[in-house]
Amino acid sequence: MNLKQLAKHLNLSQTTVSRALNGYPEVGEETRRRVSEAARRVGYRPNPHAMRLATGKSHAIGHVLPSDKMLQIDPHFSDFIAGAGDVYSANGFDVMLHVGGSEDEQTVYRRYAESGAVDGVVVMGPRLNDWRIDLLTELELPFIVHGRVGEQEEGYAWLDIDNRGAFRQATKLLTDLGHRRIGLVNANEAFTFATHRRQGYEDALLAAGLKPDPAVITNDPMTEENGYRQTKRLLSLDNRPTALVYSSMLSISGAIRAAHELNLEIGSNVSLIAHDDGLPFLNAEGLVPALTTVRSSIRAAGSRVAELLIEMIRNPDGQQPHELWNVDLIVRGSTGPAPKV
Amino acid sequence: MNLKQLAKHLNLSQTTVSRALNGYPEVGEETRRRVSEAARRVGYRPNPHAMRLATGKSHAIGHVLPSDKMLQIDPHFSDFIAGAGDVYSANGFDVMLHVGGSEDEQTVYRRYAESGAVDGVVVMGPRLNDWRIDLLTELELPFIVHGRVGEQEEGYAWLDIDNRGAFRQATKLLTDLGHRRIGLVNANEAFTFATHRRQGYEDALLAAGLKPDPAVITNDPMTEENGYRQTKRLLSLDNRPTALVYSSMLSISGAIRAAHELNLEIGSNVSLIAHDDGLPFLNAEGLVPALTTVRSSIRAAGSRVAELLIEMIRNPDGQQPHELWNVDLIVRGSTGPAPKV
DNA sequence: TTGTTTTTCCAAAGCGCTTTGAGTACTCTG
DNA sequence: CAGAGTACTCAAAGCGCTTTGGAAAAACAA
Repeated sequence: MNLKQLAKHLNLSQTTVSRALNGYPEVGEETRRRVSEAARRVGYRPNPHAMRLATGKSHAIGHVLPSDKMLQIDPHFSDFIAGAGDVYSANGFDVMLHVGGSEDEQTVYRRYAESGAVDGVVVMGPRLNDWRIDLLTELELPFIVHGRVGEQEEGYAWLDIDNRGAFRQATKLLTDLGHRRIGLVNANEAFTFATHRRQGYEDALLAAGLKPDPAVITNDPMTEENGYRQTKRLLSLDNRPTALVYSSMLSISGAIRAAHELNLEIGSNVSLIAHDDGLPFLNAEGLVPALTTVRSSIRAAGSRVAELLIEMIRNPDGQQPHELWNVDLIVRGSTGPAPKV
Repeated sequence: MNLKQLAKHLNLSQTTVSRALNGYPEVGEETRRRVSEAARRVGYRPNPHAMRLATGKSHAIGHVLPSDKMLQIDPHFSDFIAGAGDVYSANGFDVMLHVGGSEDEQTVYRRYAESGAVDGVVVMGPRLNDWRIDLLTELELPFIVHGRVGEQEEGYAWLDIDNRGAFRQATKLLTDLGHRRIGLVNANEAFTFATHRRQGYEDALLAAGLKPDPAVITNDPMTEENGYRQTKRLLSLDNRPTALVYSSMLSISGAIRAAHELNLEIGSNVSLIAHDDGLPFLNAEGLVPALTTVRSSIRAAGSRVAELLIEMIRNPDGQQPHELWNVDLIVRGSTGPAPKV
């Protein structure tokens, strides 16, 4: 059943029916009721392709992930999209997902912009000087970044968590507990968030009169195995750290394994603290001892990013949103006073 | 730049240009070259909405995940879609993702079918008697199931791994090693794969003259924490198992933690074996001891599912594909002879 | 009554592509 | 040279919706 048929059925013109359905003011109350009633009864659904062609709006949001970067954002991605997807569908937006393939990432964005395949995109896992910002700006495709691009904070919309503050807090907790040698198991610093985290970590060290030592800072993809390996290596150093900070629940889960193997008791022999994105399959509280974390739900971030982007699309002349979220420090059992030497 | 302009630019009709670009035979070789050359030069890109409206084909595949089920397939989903996405984009298909929201799942499928928003869908995480199969069949929307629906194997397209065979092999390895009491940490049996796994496990037990005991079979979401909890519980039983089989790397990673805490050496005091979907952030080989697993890449499955579905869409009169994949048993260090009593 | 608004509705022109149904020119037979 | 193919190319009709520019009908004012 299409518009034309519905219109004929109602003895009205397509125009009127279309307007009635889309809430335009120039149609009578009575007529509008008749129309929407009939539409519902016959199960009329406007053809989205026709709508898109006519309006130029696609009612879709693009997410493009290069498949090689997938490994990095992998488990985080599905949680982020779970949050965002909820909002999208509540607002009648579709999600257009693009991953890997032969076509390179830049071409995808160009295609999206030129063809109007999507009304906006969200940029995930921003790098230090991410080319996507310039490209999307040039293409005039609305976008929002989950995270930030290096130091630059103006000129694009973003939502980020306060990684620097979070890691400052986390590290300060450790220095306050008397730890003097603290390691950082971080992600690759090509990602902005990793840089911010290192900065926060160093802020706290300096504030405590400690000098950051690159020897106890690592930068690897956030996997269980890397967490294990690096922890084992760091804790076997001559001048070994008494406390370690982790960028991910995945790596700290490897760390726990390493500590066990080295017969170190977590919370007394060695203190561990991690950033927790709130992934549902890896619960910081369920570990033993329960993990001290800095926590911020990546799913909630996904929802909010979606809201902001939709708002930007609806109101293109609005302000570019910039939102910085606080991160909660949750002290549990994996951190304790520095061991006496 | 659109077709009309391009046609004028070339002094040809839209028809000819369209045909030249789409490889129809009734256009001269010379003309075709001229056209595609010009198209490339001016960066012509057909408007997808117009194409979709005209042809009725959307060149998009739908994936719909209810957000409550997300927790279950969560980390597996992103790997599956990484595999599938590669194939989609290599073939010019877009991915339409739908997660959660107010609109219920059934309505989404109806909308997809009636509006032609997608050319086909893939059904993930099938349940025992999954209503989606009937609905999609009725809607005549091409679909393929990743997994199977209970015992039913005909009447729909599917790709599945041989879960039953895999768990039979895994369990047989343990019985061959002399284990007499073997536990199973499984997923919820509402999912077909979990049922198949239990069946394979029981096959092997029975073949070894052992009686399955529900007391050592668990069914929970596959998280680290559940793996830890159940392992700890099972290994504290009076008549405790000497070997355990896990449905997921996530749960076995909790199991390792539990074994450490109980001071049981893996591979000698207790044997552990897991199914490994090949998730990139949790590597069975990197654990200590390296884990014995039955392994099948969920990412590869994603790719193949995508290929099959695209083939079904291109050739609607073809056979419904049914593909059952063997699973490799990889014996490493986490399994060993049953301890002497 | 006549003129002016306001309300309600409509015909028709797109949006950018595909596809049908011809038409033109050119080559090949006999 | 007429008649029959063959190879190319085209104009125009959709696909199903939105939106522009009026027009008819109704309500109001003078």
